[in-house]
Amino acid sequence: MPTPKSLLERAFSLLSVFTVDRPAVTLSELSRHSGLPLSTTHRLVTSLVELRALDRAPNGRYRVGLRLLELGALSPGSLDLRDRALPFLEDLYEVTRHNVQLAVRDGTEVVYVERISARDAVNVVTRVGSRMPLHCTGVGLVLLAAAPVAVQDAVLAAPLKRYTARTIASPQELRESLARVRRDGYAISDRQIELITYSVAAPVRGPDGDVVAAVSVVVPTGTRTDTVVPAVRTCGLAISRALGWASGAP
Amino acid sequence: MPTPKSLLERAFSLLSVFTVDRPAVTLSELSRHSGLPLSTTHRLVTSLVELRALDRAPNGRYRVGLRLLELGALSPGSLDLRDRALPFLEDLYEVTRHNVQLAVRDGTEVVYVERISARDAVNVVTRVGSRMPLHCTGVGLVLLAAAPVAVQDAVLAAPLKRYTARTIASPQELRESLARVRRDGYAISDRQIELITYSVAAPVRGPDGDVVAAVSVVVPTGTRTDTVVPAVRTCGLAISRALGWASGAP
DNA sequence: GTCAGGTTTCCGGTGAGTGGAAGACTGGGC
DNA sequence: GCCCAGTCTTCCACTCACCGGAAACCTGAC
Repeated sequence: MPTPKSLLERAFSLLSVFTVDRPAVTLSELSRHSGLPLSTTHRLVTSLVELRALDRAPNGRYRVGLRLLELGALSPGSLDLRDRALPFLEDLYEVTRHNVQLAVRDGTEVVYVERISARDAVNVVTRVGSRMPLHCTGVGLVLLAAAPVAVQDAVLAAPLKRYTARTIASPQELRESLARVRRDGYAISDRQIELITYSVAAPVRGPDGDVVAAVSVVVPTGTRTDTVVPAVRTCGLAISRALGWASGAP
Repeated sequence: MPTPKSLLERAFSLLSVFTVDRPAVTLSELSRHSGLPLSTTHRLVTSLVELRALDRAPNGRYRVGLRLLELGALSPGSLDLRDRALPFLEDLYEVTRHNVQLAVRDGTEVVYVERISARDAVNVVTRVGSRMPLHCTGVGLVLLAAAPVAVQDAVLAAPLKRYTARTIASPQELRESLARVRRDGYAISDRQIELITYSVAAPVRGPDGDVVAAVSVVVPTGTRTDTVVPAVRTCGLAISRALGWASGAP
């Protein structure tokens, strides 16, 4: 935490202390992880609790408040997209029986907005609200391929985080992948995150034809693609149609 | 908006402008609805955008940022509860084919944390993140019956909002309902929100036996209760068990 | 009892936040 | 094309809300 100056920055650096692995913390932990003085932390936390942005558990620890769930539910993708897409995601899940996910782009990252996970899912990497880089996930490739040039350049210029030996590592490789995605209308991210899975993703378009989200399924390595690809693409088209996209339009 | 003084209050009064019916607003609208001077609004909004708490759509309007979805996903109920409960909620949906919901209590309100809605659902009142009073919903009655006395007193002392002619309106009536819920181990909210539906709710318990959430199904008026009640109660027990509750314990 | 850790309260100095005003953009009407 | 109403952005000097060190206050463990 590089010493935030404005009050809002401080408040958010407090909120950022909470993660999936650390969902409840004490006041002192908040102070330590955020780098803010204890008394400052105390004052801020008290206000945040008043605003219901934080919540004090009976054991004295602080948790993220339900107010933030409420607000988060209004974020783009959560509102319209989520509700309309869910039935189709369920259909896709019925067919494939593997982890189905819906994601949108936020800057140079993917954010998952909905997920249906098989009980014995092959991966548990993603959750609703979690983020991943654009270059190494199926949804990421689809979203990046449709993103403004400025975003693509930013991703191509930054170092590409490597997860496995198969993760796309060079800008050149990424450029080729994006071209392929644009040509084919879908993306396959083959063992880029874990060696035991690959994912297939397809775009979701809004009324004006822009790519607003991406659907994907994560399946175990070895699964035949010829069954998965059409299912995912169909799902993407179905959601697009539910959002008001008319395929005939230019 | 009663003129907030602290910066955080101001920031949250801006965020509060966003609702389900008003998910994207312009700067001036934010200023007007929050009661803050335009220049102040502008400065705050700019910081919030930098922090990704807000997002500027291409058309210039502001929306809630994905950062808040990310944070909201860490709120109690979203993290553990949600994931563990979903399979059972789906089972309940399979059986009943009507709107299934999972909710927790926040102060004197119910907050819905998960929902599975039938495509041709009888109601569309609730959404993930939305709030309702405790006295008139099935989940609310279950949660209130298990709440600390202070909370019960607060609800009993406040005016009870009325939705239909059947909504519980007097403290006496509410007290009796709560006693019944405690005795029976489930709640029925009969036509209290809409005259065409009633809901059946059951408690979900954490490892230490505390009621941490409630499950419910909303069914059309006229549906036989003898099939719905056992299904909902079973679902509540199943989720409780998945959370580590051992029924044998006191 | 003592001690270590965490939590709450206090208060004077000060710079981050304030908001009125003026200027820069829209886009819609004629 | 021109104008105008509404919206957005920038500027800047005042001032009050925020800052954080310090000290008191709670725990519970040993």
